[in-house]
Amino acid sequence: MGVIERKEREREEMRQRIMNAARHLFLEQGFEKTSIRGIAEAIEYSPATIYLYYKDKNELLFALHEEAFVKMMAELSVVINVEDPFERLVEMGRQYIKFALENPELYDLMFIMTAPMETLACRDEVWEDGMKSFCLLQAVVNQCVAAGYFKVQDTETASLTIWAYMHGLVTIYLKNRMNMFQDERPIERIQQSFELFMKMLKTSL
Amino acid sequence: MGVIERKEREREEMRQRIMNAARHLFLEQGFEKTSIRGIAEAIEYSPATIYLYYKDKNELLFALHEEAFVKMMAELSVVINVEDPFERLVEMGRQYIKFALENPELYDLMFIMTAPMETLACRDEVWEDGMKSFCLLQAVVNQCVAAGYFKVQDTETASLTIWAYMHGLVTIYLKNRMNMFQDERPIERIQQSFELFMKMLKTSL
DNA sequence: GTATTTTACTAAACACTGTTCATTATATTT
DNA sequence: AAATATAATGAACAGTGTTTAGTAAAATAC
Repeated sequence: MGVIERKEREREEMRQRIMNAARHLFLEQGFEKTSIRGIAEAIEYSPATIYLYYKDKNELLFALHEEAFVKMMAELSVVINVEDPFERLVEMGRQYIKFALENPELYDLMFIMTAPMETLACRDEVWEDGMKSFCLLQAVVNQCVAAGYFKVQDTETASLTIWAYMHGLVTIYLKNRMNMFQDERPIERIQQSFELFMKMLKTSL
Repeated sequence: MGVIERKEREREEMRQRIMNAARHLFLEQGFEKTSIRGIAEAIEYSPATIYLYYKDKNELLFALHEEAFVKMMAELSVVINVEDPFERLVEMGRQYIKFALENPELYDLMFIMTAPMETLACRDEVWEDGMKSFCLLQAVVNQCVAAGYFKVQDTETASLTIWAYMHGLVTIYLKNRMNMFQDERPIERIQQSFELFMKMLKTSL
């Protein structure tokens, strides 16, 4: 009797239904306005039901955060098509910026909000998604070293430095800190800074 | 008759009382757990009273955000005591990191939370505090150019690039994204990356 | 095929949140 | 002393995440 198998399947289906509604509402109206009650209404179940499938809101956000990483990794991975290692790194940077600007809510969830990280902390797990994407960056940095573009030894520190810059740049923009330049060309500024940083990398890493 | 003068003074006193309570609770238990009701209780007034002195919670947060900038500017300004322009820039970076790590809640308010920026947006004002501190950075970058350390033309873009890096670095740490390295030395990593970045600046900006 | 147990679900409540408004108490002016 | 202006609040509105006791349905045992 495949009852427990079917139950397990039904359970997974329900989790998916919740996730679909959550993702939909989240992307449509942002995190701040997405409530458990709203998700429950969208799937036509009681709010309490959601707690039978996810421990709390943080766990739900963590699951969405994982999905977002799959999406980003897919978009970043296209850089393997770029032959030259340094150009590959540049393209990766461009893709990173593109992802952040096109998916501000997801970016927030992935790299800024502390809620998903709390789930990780109370599970006593390490941030695997972060590590995986960091390794993707470090791999490209290593390739740049191998190709003679960089002579830096510690590629882990170098990768952290590059990520920190990229993260800072997009965060300043996403969190509206660029409006201190009253002009209407924040994206041009991002581009200019990015070009300068890449030149710096090429000449001195 | 100095009645209106006294009233004005009393009003300012009340605003200060609210701010003191808000600052206290905010630093003691973080933003998430600081409520209007909590502030009201601390000053022994009704929650509604606060709305007679501040339009909404965002405005209160904006006021705290301004205070935080005064504090940071004071701490950053000590770098004028450093003779060498490049060393001055390095010291400024160190002070920035120090401020961020010692005042995580304030840093969040100043550079990450969107709430204070909304007040600015609906007042149709520019982010003066951000601009002022950015100018402080740019001034030091200009001094580095004048002293022959940098040969970069566009010091605005260069300053944005430096700030973006610094901001990204501390944000990764403050938002718990450094726990992907399971080791227990995140601050050492910050230090190492900072040193690398400063070397990059020196040799190629 | 009935009785028992397990599972799935929900209504209602708890303890909060920011914010508004009619009403009351106080202070100032006439 | 009466009329007016100001200050403060109680209570409510509309929301939030989460827990729990109780119910309906399905699965198992007899």
